[in-house]
Amino acid sequence: MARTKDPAVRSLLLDRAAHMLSAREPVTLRTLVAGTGVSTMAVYTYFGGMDGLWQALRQEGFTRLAARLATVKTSADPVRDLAALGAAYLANALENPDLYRVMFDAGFDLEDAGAADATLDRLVRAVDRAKTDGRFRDGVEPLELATQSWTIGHGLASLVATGPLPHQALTHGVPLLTALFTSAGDEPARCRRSVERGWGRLLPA
Amino acid sequence: MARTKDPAVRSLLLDRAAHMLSAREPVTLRTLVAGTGVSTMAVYTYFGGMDGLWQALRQEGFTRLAARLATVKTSADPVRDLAALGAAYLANALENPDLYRVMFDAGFDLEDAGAADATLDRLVRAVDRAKTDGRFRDGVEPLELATQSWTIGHGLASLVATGPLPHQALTHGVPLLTALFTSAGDEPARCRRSVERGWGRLLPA
DNA sequence: CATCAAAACATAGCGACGCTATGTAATGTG
DNA sequence: CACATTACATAGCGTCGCTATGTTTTGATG
Repeated sequence: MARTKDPAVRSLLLDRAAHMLSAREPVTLRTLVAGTGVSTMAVYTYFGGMDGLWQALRQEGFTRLAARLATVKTSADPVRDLAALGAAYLANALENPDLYRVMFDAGFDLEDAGAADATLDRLVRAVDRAKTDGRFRDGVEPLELATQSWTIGHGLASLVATGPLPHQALTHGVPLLTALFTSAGDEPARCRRSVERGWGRLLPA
Repeated sequence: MARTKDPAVRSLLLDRAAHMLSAREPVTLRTLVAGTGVSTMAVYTYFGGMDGLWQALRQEGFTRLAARLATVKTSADPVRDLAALGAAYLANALENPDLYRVMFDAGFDLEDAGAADATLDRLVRAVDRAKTDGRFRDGVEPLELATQSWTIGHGLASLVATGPLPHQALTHGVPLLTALFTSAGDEPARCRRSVERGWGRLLPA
């Protein structure tokens, strides 16, 4: 008994906001709607305000991250896969540094918290496979090791993408992950090879 | 042949900004000078604008961090000291989460870049001592290992202080640092004890 | 010590910000 | 078809950072 929202408008604003963010143009209420034909009120009908837009943008960031991680193919070497997931995580953060920063800006009131969990879940399952393959000890808690891998990935992404470390510092990912996975029980030399293979061409940077 | 700046005004504004940040009050040009007796122009005289104020605030953050790290006493166990420095780093970030976020917000155009280097230097020297004590292999590059320790500390601080991980996640620091230092050559069991001792009462959180 | 240029300082106002109040047009429902 | 309800457009409010303008203070100079 009323008018319905047009989903196209919502995604239009979201895409445009993401694009402006990548182009390093300031995303304001007025600049966002400028040239789109819609008025400033659209932001309030679809997002409830600018805060809601940023929240939706964080969500979009996690969705893109999940999509990026989904492209990482599962191989016979779960340790390689773990490193590959880390490399994909970093590549995504470095290709969209502004969006990545927004994702971790503040307030994790995501509409769909599952989107954030999904990314961590990929890591958890890889750790689980490494355990069943005998690469990691039985005592290893998959969620804990996954969180620790995430900590390394996020630390590196944060310091390189928007921080003081140069792109070259991405190479630290290999020894860091190797150290972590070795401490989980993997044989050092083999672990190093797996991580290097998974890290792939993120090394030359 | 002109009037001189009063350093007291500068530090007054800086302290007030840091306090407002800790109190989670919005730091704006007008709210900053409100009640101080000085006018909005003071921000331009001493900082050249709000951007300059944020820059000076980042500097202040690094200065406070350096002061905090300076309180960590050097012991006979360099690995313990490394963990203690990491714990101090995290404690500082968690006590001033907003200031910490500002520090890594964007643009590392610090007036005195040495302030940021000083914090890393403490780590480098600790790694060096661990090498001469035979805890770490000769091949270990102090700056690299220090940077990797920093990556872990920053990742943990960022994810806990303003991110999705609960305070309890700080306990991940122990296995992460232990794994890293073990990979540098330290004997695992001894390394773990040293790290736990250095991490101190950051464990209960 | 008087002078004066230069810099600090106070005030007012500009453009842009996010947001809201108000009026209008469109549309799904009975 | 009629109407209630919602999307949508416009205008305006308070606040933001910043700057233009005028005043006051002050330190070097003759």
